[in-house]
Amino acid sequence: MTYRSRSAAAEHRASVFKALGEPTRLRIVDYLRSRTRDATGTEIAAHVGISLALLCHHTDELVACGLLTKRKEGQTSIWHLNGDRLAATMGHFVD
Amino acid sequence: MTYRSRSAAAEHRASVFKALGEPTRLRIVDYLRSRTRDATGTEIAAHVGISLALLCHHTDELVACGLLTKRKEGQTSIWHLNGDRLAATMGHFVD
DNA sequence: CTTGTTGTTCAATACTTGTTAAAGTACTGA
DNA sequence: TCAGTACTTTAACAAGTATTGAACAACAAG
Repeated sequence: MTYRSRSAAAEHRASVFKALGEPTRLRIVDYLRSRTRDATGTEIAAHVGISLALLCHHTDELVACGLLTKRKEGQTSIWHLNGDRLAATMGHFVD
Repeated sequence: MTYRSRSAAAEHRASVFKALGEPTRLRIVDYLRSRTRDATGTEIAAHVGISLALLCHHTDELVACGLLTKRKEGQTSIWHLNGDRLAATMGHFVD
């Protein structure tokens, strides 16, 4: 992914941090990282201890900043953690 | 720094991300990282393009989560970026 | 003593966001 | 077709937060 300007890239980095700045969303990402395979909505909601409605809300934000991707298999949604995007944003500070 | 529980550590990580999730604060941290030396309030405010009042507000939050420390020399305040804290929080995701 | 610099605090406002409950969609199996 | 599962969306509300401007404190220089 490329950006038109340096500030647009900074805005995007900020959006990733903002998404991770919410404890519930951080737990979602941590849970996805602790697994090897992708997870369904009910799995995540159960492990994080929130309703599906709230999960939708939070995953929307994680998808919006590119940290998660979603695919559908029948009626179940499956979330995948974009580890590269995560590492790239963190790596900016590690040198 | 040690934590009483795993969730307290997660809360703290989230607070660092939350602080960086605001574009203005991310620019403050980026600016501090781009320099070798610490910076005064007026220097940061000028480079980031905000008022001193707003700078105080944002630096308070960056100090609260341990990303910045402040010292006084006469009437000028000098901010120092805690690179270790930053790298430690990011490193959690880099493995 | 007055003026200017540097930072801090306060109050007010406008905006954003986390959470809940309820209603809606879509697919599955009996 | 009916009930159940698995999300999705919407509306609504409380709480939090970014920003501004004004007032204030502390110090230095003229």
